[in-house]
Amino acid sequence: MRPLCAAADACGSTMKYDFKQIEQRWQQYWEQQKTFRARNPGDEGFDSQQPKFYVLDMFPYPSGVGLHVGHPLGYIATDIVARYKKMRGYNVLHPMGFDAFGLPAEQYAVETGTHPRKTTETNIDNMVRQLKRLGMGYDWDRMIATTDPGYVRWTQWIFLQLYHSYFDPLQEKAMPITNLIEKLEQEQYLVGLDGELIYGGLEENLEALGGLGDPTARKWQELSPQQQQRLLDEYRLAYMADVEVNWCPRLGTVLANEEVTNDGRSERGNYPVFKRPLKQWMLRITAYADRLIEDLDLVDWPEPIKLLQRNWIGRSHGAMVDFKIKDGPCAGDNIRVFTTRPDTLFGATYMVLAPEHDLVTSVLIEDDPNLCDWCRETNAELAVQTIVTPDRRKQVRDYILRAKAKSSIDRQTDIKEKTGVFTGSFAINPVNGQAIPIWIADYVMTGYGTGAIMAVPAHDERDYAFAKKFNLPIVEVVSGGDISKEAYTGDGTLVNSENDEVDLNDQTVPDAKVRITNWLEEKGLGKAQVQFKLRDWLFSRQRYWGEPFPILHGPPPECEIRPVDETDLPVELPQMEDFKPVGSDDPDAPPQPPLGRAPGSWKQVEIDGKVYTRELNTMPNWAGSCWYYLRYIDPRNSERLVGAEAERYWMSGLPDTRHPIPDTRSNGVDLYVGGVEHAVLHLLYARFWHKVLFDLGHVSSPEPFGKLFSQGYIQAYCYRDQRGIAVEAAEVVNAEGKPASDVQGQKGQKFFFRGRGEPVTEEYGKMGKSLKNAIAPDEICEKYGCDTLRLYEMYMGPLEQSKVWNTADIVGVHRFLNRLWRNYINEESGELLVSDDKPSPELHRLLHRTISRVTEAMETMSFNVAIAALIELNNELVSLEKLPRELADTLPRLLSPLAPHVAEQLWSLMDYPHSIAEAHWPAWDEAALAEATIELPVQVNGKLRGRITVPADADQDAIIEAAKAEPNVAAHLEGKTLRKQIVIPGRLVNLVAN
RNA sequence: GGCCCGGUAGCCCAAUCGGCAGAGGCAGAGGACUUAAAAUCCUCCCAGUGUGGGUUCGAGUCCCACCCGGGCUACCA
Repeated sequence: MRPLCAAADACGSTMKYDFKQIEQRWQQYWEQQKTFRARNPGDEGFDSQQPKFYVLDMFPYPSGVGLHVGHPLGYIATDIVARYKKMRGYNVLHPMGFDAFGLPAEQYAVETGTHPRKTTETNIDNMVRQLKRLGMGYDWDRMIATTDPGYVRWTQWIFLQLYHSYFDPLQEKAMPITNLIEKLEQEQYLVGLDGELIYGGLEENLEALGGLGDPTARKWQELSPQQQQRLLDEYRLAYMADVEVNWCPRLGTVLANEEVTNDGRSERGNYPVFKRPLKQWMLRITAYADRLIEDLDLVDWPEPIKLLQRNWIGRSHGAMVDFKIKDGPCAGDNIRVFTTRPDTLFGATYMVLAPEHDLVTSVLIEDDPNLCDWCRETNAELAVQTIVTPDRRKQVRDYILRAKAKSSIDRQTDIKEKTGVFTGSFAINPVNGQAIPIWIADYVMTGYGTGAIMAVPAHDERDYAFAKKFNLPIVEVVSGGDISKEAYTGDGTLVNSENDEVDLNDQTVPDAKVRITNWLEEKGLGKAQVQFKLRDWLFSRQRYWGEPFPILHGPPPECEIRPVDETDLPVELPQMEDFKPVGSDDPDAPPQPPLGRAPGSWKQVEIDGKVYTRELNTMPNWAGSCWYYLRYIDPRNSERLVGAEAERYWMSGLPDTRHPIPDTRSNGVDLYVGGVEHAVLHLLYARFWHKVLFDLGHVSSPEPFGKLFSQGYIQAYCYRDQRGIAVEAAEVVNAEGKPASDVQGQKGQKFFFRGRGEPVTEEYGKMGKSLKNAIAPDEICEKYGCDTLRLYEMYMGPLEQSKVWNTADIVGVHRFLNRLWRNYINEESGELLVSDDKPSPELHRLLHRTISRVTEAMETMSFNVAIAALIELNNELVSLEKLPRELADTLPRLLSPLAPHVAEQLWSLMDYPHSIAEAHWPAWDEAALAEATIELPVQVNGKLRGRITVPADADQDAIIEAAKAEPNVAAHLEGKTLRKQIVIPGRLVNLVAN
């Protein structure tokens, strides 16, 4: 295809920079030529010598309102990197697709009465159009949507892998559940009283677990079929369980902890959320807690993001300690607590149980008209004796019911004020035999540790506040603070901590921890323990627009769970007229998943004469985004979720299948760009799935995303009226009637809402619908072109920082492109202003310095710096009659990743037949950077006193001589003794004298 | 409350291993072109790096304390 020089005809007699025509033309060219197609191993034209580079954007959600200029920030950045890497000789994979299941599509569909599949398709089309208009060099042949049946099939397939696997505690990896059955049958593993595995074949492990000769250990064969089934379900990575869930009646669905805000409302919709027990699908992410922390060391991620993940997983080292109940019906039973401070055990002066603790809730078994079903059921099931003494029952019951009724909001505001109630019972502190009171308080949570704590008020702020309020004793066991004023949580030496067998006094905190933990283990009173904040992942939702579970439920009473055969995948959603969720204001209304109203032909499945019911919940939105980066590698494969060879090549850089998976770490995706809002949810879930797939041998790299880059937000000015309500930013003017966008951010401006003339105040925030300050990229493309938009977004500031959109600033980069154009083209005649002359030495040096600066900026993704360097070079060209060819064909290549359309146009005008995207990135000549003479600043005692000009290769002595000779320097040295001479080559000279 | 990130000219941002505080853009001022305006071009203007200490021959950069802005998290024993 010959590039056209017909631009002159199209826009009249002049050859102005016609960005509209140029951009349209090259976007068509890229699409037709498939310029950005990525080749897999085995594809025609695949070059095994090329290194691979996989650059990925976070999966966008195809929203109905389309993109605003904040969305493409990261996409522009990855496009620049992809184009740059391609020019550097990499085989680049840069795909795009859509995370299309989920609540907004469903809600939008409900509002408009259209089927979500229809709205989703429309939205995707619109977004693809917008992205293409920005000149994105995606390999569109690899586009996927999570809603495609061909994609859903493999999402369900992965779920089945999870269901059919368990986490082997000895090998610390996922393995097929059939392996577990084998080990149990061969009695390598026995089963303990609580269903825990006891490792039969390994003497030392048995001992460590206290399981040697354990009389309670049973063999697999001794279990009933039901017990065997239940045991296996206990170990599957996907399992069903009755759990306390976040139930949002208004949305009619349960939510993951991560989808609930701090103040106890739904992240989507901001509706109240309640705790209630429900039988739900769970994924055993907690089994991977350790590896999810440890393997953060394998990846190149921003440290703050790693920290967020570590905090979320929340690993803490401490000890489990058993306290014996002193008297009452439970006398002699243990209350087990987790503590990170076993060293302070001598200072434990009371205990606290969560209001939901088994030993407490049983008090509610007494017939009470106000009693909720849940409490009654729980107690009937557990039939536990309570530790609450008869005289305390009324208060305790009141307290528990009050705590239960409290919403999360109340619990939060109550942090300052501790509440609690005494049970009437006492426990024995195992180290000193003292009887300590057992309390109930909602500052102890049921979901963490054992739901019970030993309270050491002297050295824990929460316990201190509680003890002060309820007049409980405070005993100092670590010196260094002032216990009469506040809790002391710092380091120090132990005091008041000895019994007949163990003496911690005068030891440091870390030493005391080790010593007392060993003692507890010897006495069988406790053991070292690692505890995590991370909970298992609640994986079902009561929604229509999500992946159906590939699961069938057998008829009662067994209600066996039967996975759908792999060959029957995908399980597609049934066509339904009414897919609305059933929302309610009543927190106790039972969940009614929309699929419950699906036709019987879908719901019921008959196999071998048995009628099964399909699972009626659907998977959460996160499911599809957990593995999409793998599907891009091989998006149309109908045999596997991803072909093995392609997977090895793109995820580990190994083109040759004959080589085994190497020991050296693999990097997965080479660059993953997205917002920090996914730091814990998506990135943790995806890593978890990836590790399971890795353990089961389906992928070759232990981590999915080798390098992560978090982009900042684009903020925008917004305007509020006197009631504080945001008004359309586009309708705001200043005192002179100028649009706000021309003068925003300047001091002393007053703003008015155009319609009513009402004064409004200016502030700024995240761009979007709620602040009415969104700016559509189409608008900017129309007025300035997308090359300008791309440059502006990159030029605003460092990619990782948030910055404020300022429409008035766009002209800066637009002028740059216009000036560039005029440097190449005579606008009157259309003549190409390029000559075969050699550049002047100064220009030659500047060119090579620019190549060096831009290349380095590309490598560090400092695109703002790269653009500044290009502007600087371009400004130097304005005075030239014609551009020397060396320069003329280098500059467009440097610019092409950033502003690809104009670069292509200039490139083709210079008669290069192929796309500039296939050109080589320019190299710079180090020798060309050197200058013959350099100017050095000279300091005397650290203060600048003069400058000297010396040959670049001058030696130290010569430089010092020249420095001393400089008149002003000499004057400042007058009468002083030279103490020190510091010469930083090429930088400065500092003479120290007194 | 805890943790993280940031604070350089009127504004957005550069500044390599600690080495002359300024690359670039916006805004502003003056001028050229124009009947005029826009666009374009030329020239100019502007800070000592949030505050206070410390280390150093030398600190925007390293250390300590504090102030301001943004984000995350929130009784996790």
